[in-house]
Amino acid sequence: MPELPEVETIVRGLREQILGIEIQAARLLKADMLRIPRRASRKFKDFFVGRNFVAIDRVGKFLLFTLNDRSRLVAHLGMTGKFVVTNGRFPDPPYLCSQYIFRNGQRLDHIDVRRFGRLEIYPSGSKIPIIERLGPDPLSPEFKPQTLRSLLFGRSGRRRRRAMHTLLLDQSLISGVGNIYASEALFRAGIRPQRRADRVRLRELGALADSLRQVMREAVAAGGTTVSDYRRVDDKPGRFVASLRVYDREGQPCRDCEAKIKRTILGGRSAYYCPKCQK
DNA sequence: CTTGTGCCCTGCCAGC
DNA sequence: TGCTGGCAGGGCACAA
Repeated sequence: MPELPEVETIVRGLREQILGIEIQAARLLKADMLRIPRRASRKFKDFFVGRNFVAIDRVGKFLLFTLNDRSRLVAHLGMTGKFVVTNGRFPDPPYLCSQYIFRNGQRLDHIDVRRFGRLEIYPSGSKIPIIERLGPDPLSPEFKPQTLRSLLFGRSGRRRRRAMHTLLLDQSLISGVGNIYASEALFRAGIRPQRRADRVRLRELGALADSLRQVMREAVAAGGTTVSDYRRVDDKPGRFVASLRVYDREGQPCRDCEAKIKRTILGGRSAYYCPKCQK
């Protein structure tokens, strides 16, 4: 599942491969994945053909492609989405959702088995609601003590009662964190995933902020975490899986204390933790 | 405002 | 051995 480090790795790979190269053809194979705001309803290819990508950015877990006419393609990879660049001499892969062919012969395949992902196209200058709703991500300069405080206190100033793991997954508070890094950051901060926000001390937030930043930086450096589907643009797996302390390690010994790693369900999602290292 | 639930989708695998 | 029900989960619509 692509989270911040995986999406960042993909974005960096895409920049190297396709920036500034004219798009010769584009097609949408899974029409239900595209949501176009009413204002612009052209054929899919007409947004791309003859143009080129001038910028590719990451916002939270979203990819933001800017074309030279300043219109923008927003992509979310959901659980199983991939962007793969090849020399175009291979047949279409299964589960192809959209495809972009460049003048130099390169081909960008957008693949998504479960189709939890999403594409949106916005005209130049228009606001992108799904991105404006996002909180700052742990690697952005806007990520401040106040950001972490918003985990514990709602807009009304009332103390939240949800589990910390669930709060970390709330993209409107902090963006880019998914199941893997929520568990990993909480482990590093010594906080159990099921601990309610109203039972977290303010000074524990500092450790959590450091853990989030640290785990994200390390994972980006490793090219992300490949548990099942995620692949880099060059189809190689991410190496951070070797550094996971708790995620997907139920029953295995904690690397610090050798207690057995436990798994629990919070908000319908698996959370992993060490019962001895995390309080 | 806050929190919880179910839905989307398909590969995988435990259990029969 | 072969089938199958349930599980996995990011984001969102909707309900309470």
